[in-house]
Amino acid sequence: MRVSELAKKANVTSETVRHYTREGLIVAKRDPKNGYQLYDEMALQRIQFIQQARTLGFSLKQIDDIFQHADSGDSPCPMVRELLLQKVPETKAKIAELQAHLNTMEAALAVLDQMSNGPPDGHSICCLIEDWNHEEDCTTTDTKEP
Amino acid sequence: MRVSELAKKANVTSETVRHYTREGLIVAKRDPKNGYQLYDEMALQRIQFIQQARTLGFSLKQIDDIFQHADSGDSPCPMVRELLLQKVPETKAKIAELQAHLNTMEAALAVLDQMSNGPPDGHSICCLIEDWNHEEDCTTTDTKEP
DNA sequence: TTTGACCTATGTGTTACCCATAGGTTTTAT
DNA sequence: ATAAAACCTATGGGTAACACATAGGTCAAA
Repeated sequence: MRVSELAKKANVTSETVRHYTREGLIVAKRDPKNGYQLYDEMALQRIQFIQQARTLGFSLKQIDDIFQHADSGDSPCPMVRELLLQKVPETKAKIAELQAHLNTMEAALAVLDQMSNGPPDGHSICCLIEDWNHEEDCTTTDTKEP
Repeated sequence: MRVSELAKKANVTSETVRHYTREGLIVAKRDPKNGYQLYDEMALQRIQFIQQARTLGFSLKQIDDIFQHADSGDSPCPMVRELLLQKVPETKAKIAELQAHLNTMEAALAVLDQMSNGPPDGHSICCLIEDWNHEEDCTTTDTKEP
């Protein structure tokens, strides 16, 4: 298989294939005639594995480590397990974080809707800047008139 | 205020302050004596806004756009609103995605636990590679003995 | 044989910074 | 007063995971 064929089968770009090759995540032989990279089924399997692992949030470096482990004869399973055990709480934390942001954003939208197209005064930054920073209620006043 | 004082107040590194300055997100005067950057309260407010917006997932570019808008006299609120309206579904999607990954990972961990420190045979990639790709049940067999 | 599709290597751009270098300045301590 | 510590400057390189552009070599079909 050459680059583009492998890319097509793995549903990635040729650039990605070349990238993984440069990084040593997949290996290629060279066609002595022309120097083209030649891949086998293993490369395809690895790319598919990489894609899966990437969507789960693993870095290429971590994936490479898994491969190194596997290539040196050990079962990669314990390593994968450890990585997963790390990743699960990380992911949970991220979800919680995003959920918090979502709440903040929806609250902000509610505020924006409430004050509608608020007073177009000259002060340069939307009162949300205050609102987001502390817990002040910026819906009540914007221009402070004496 | 000079760089480090502003950095301290905003709870970011001096590098970050300089970065934002280079990118034009905050502005500084120059001390004619020595060329040092001098910041005012506005800069501090902006950095705090930037931090808030960043945690919500806005890029520096988007934040810069908001500032541009604000600086040209318009209320940035409608723009912020639009950005939020974009961001909310994006965030929801991300949460759903992460949740799916979490499920996958926990399922994978269950499989790994089940097959425990499975058969240490020579084949190079953990059967999870198969498991993650298709819906095959790789817990049943690993080495296929005839 | 020429065109178009493919391949090569190399280098640059992306994002939001961090870090290192080399050297000027200000503050503090002796 | 002077020297060390702490600060500042500009510049350039590194990060992750590619995408894209360049310039040029190779191969299939028309």
